[in-house]
Amino acid sequence: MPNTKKTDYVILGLLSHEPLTGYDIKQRMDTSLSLFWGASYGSIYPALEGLLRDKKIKAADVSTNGREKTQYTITAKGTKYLKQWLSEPVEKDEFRSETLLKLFFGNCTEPSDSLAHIVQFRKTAEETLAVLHQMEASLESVLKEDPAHRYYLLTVRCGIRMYEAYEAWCGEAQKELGTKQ
Amino acid sequence: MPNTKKTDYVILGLLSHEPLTGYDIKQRMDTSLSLFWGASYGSIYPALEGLLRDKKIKAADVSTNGREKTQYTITAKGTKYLKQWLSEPVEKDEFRSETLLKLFFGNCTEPSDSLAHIVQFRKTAEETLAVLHQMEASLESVLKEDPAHRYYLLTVRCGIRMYEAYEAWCGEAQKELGTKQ
DNA sequence: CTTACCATGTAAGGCGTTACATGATTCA
DNA sequence: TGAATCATGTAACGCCTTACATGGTAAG
Repeated sequence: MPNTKKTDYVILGLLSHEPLTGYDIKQRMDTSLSLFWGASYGSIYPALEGLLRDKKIKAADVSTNGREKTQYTITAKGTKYLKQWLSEPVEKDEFRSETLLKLFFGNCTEPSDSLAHIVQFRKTAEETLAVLHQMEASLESVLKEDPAHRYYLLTVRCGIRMYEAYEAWCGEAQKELGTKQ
Repeated sequence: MPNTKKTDYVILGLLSHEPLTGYDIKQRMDTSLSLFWGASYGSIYPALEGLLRDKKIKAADVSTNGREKTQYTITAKGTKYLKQWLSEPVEKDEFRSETLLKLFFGNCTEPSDSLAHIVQFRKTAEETLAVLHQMEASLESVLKEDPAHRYYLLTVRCGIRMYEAYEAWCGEAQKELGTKQ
């Protein structure tokens, strides 16, 4: 049974820390998890429904004023299911780079096209690094009182290593393509 | 028009270098491109059909003995289409890591689970790195006679930087989780 | 008063994998 | 003779994104 839906686990993982609404979950995806994961509303809400049906989470209406709002909490069954998954070996990590793909076919275009892709790649790498460094600093500062963010910090540091590597490679690649023609 | 199918471009890119069969294309995906791209037969053969219909490639029967074999060649129309894509800015690069995902939720399990994921990650990083170093060496040795592999080499070196970063991070992470309990 | 944000959801459609089905050849 | 590799394809199914639809609230 390869390739089982991971969205369920991500949601359970997030709920294991605190109760959240579907909207909150999406926020986490776009910030804390964005480095290595993502999901849209179109997959989050249906997943929540499924988890509810399976009794892995439970819902509570916490509407404020006229704004409807459903907050989800993980159940014992959900926790067990999550823990089981966490204890199993990783199936696969994916890296899919359109940048490297276009670069690979660099023989088919002007070198200036390839250089442009590298410049763009470098720019996003630098921007991402800036964000990650900020995250690292703020996580480090709250770590003593709240050791819950220890693992979060670990993933941020992985991102920093990665993007530093990208940046270094961009410099090397730009030199390579710039000089020799 | 976001998210247009990239498989077409990959196939055209590969064919721009030499005529290939569907089987050959799959081989390239699993070797030269595997670092940053992939595709299954179930997406390759249908894509070839579409490209043929659009006159972006042409087919030739090169069956040997009783073994049927169709070799595809890129047309002028296909070349133009590929070049256009190569000149456009990259839409997105994707990184989706189940390892980092499980690690992020490390608070929910035993630290030994998290350590096991890191050990596994490190092992694959080392193995990949060994392969990439071999590729780098062989590409460097043929580069003088055949400068066509210049861009291929560039992507291999990006992979080396990446996996070196992963490896370094694994060491750091193991120390972090190992000592502080 | 209008923009941005909070909040929930659905429908259509695309893209791709897995598994299956088939058969020839090469090599040990 | 059996295993690995060459070679082509299809069908079912799953998962996800995009776009759409709706409406309340806070801030400027």
